[in-house]
Amino acid sequence: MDELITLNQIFDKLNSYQKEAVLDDSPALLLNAHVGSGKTTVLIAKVLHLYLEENVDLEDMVVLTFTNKAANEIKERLINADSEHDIQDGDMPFFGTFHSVASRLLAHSLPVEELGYTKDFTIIDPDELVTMADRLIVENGYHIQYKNKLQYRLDDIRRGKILYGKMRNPDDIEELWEKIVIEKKAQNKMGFDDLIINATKLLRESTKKPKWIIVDEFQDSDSSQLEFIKAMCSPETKLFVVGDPNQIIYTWRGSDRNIFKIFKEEFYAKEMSLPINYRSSSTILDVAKQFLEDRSELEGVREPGNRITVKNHYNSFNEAQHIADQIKLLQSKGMKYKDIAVFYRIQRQSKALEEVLKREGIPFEVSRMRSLKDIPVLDWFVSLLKASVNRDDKNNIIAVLNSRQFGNALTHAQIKKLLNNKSELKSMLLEKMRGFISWCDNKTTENIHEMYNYFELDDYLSPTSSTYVENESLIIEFIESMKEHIKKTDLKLTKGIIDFLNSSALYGLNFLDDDMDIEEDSVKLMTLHACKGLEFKKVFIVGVNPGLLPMRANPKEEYEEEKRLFFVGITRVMDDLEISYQSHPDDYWVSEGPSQFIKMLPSHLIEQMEEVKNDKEVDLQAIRRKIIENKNRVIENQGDTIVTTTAESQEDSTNEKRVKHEKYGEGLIESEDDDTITILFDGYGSKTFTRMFTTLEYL
DNA sequence: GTTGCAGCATTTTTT
DNA sequence: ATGCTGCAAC
Repeated sequence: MDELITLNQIFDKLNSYQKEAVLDDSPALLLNAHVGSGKTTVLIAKVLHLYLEENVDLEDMVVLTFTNKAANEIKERLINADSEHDIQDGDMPFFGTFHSVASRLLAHSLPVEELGYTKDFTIIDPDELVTMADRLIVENGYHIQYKNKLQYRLDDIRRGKILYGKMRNPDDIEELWEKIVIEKKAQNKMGFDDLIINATKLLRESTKKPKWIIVDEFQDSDSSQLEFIKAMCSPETKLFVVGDPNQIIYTWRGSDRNIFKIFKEEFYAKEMSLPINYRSSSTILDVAKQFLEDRSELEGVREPGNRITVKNHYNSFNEAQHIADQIKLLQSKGMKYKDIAVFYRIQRQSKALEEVLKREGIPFEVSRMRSLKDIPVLDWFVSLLKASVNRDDKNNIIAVLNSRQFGNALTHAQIKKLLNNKSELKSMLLEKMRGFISWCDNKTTENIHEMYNYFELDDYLSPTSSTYVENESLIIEFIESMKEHIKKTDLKLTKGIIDFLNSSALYGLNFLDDDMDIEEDSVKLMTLHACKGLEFKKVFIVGVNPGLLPMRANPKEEYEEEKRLFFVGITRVMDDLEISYQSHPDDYWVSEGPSQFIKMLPSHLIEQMEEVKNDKEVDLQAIRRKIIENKNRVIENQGDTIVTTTAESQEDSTNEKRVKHEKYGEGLIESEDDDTITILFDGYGSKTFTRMFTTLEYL
């Protein structure tokens, strides 16, 4: 049996806990997968075991994840693991995120008509929902408070919270929400949550049930996702649910902290665990355990390894500079950039790191979310397409015509007249949108790119503008990936476009990544939330200051989540961890000095505890202010050439080329500009510093 | 409508 | 520290 070899190979590598989980046949199994315990491997082995040994069709399995990344990894590993059997992407129709599986069921098999939709429904993303809300507020004259937080407030109201923050008086948010619900249905649109909720309603009545439901990262589930799972179950359906309660870090966006308990009770689930961590040195695990509620279960198999390092820096720039120096050192010793990561609590903290790493010539990649809003031309073009394939899509018609940059810059009132045919004004764009579906009828996927001329896009992208070339190529690229998608799905043109638009709402802008030149070997910068599921040899966790990490957390619940977040960060580390805090944090609400978390680190596991000599340190904040003042002055007196000088470079350095650095000793200035200075140190080599944050003595 | 003042939040993010 | 919001006063 040739095809079984791969399964056997995988199976042989499993430990006894993992094997037991793969072979278990209980109606419902809750697998407590501790960090680094080979959770995904078990999940893959489970699917292969069911498919190859138990003869369960892949189409009878539903495999649910929370992110597209996780879903893709699972599918890819299955495709690769069983080359003999030739598993194809198309063989796994119900492997995907909760939302994509729900969306697929709604678009293809469930009777959405019963809920007042058609199969051509489109997905409304949160940005568009806010735009819709804004319009409804104006049209109905609603009084809405905290309007800039509308998105959060709409999320809140969906979960039944009406007042925001310390708001004293209620406003019209409830009426607004009711109008939104009606409007969404009128426009044949579903929000992300509607996908799950509507699918759940219809699945309860459906007779087609899967044989197995497998859920990854179950700890991130909320109650509506649990209902979705429940609705898919027949009495014969078996459940295999994997997750780690120690990695619950998303309760603030609705995941249920007691989901494991609820699951166990509702499904009478058997509980098993994967306790053995293969990833981290035992020192790292011992450190991590300090932040665990139940420390007993996590077992390591690795040697003690190096102790961890704790460092104090003056501020975020000094911290970044130090990390850059360390990275260079590690790299010179043979470590790859991609084995190194820097974690922080909030997005904003990446700034100092980005600036310094860029200056030091270290390749890095920041993981940051992107949305269509960041690429105005695609934002507009997607609106144009959405409005063209959905006749009821008032939102996007307005967005297209209203746009100053690309559309006709029409006011809402003008658009209203136009839509009611009460206007002498004519909009070519509107005509084109209205005629698009019939235009598609005579076209095939092959000539989809003709839509560029159909819409006469050149007129709207203003060929004289500086961004024309870029915008044009973005649209052509977009149309190209749309073409690929439609070819793959084998749908009719209009249907295919709808399917593509819906999947890009769910998949984000992934298709653009292919064309981005991302440096393979680069240092990764990310928030602690984004690091879940990854691993690195060397990790820096920065800004471990009171108020920042842990973040000011009032209820005990939130403090516990901060602990779990720190735990997640530490457990990404394979070998070396360096934690640092600042004496002069960037934000006023962050306190100086080490946070509670640093005090929780067992001292025998810490390599060194370096204190910064604050008395001798220059007040860098003051220098920074001075530089900004100077810069402003330069802008004010643009006629004059004023050379901005910093406290460090006040000496006339044109003649004096030798300097002395506190740490590196004496050296010769190689080059310098407004922001940086490069010095060749005697016996140390050349180093580049940020002027602002370097104290140099001119000799 | 505009202005001034007191009170407040400040974060993480996938689909 | 800073900017935003709601609210009262004009």
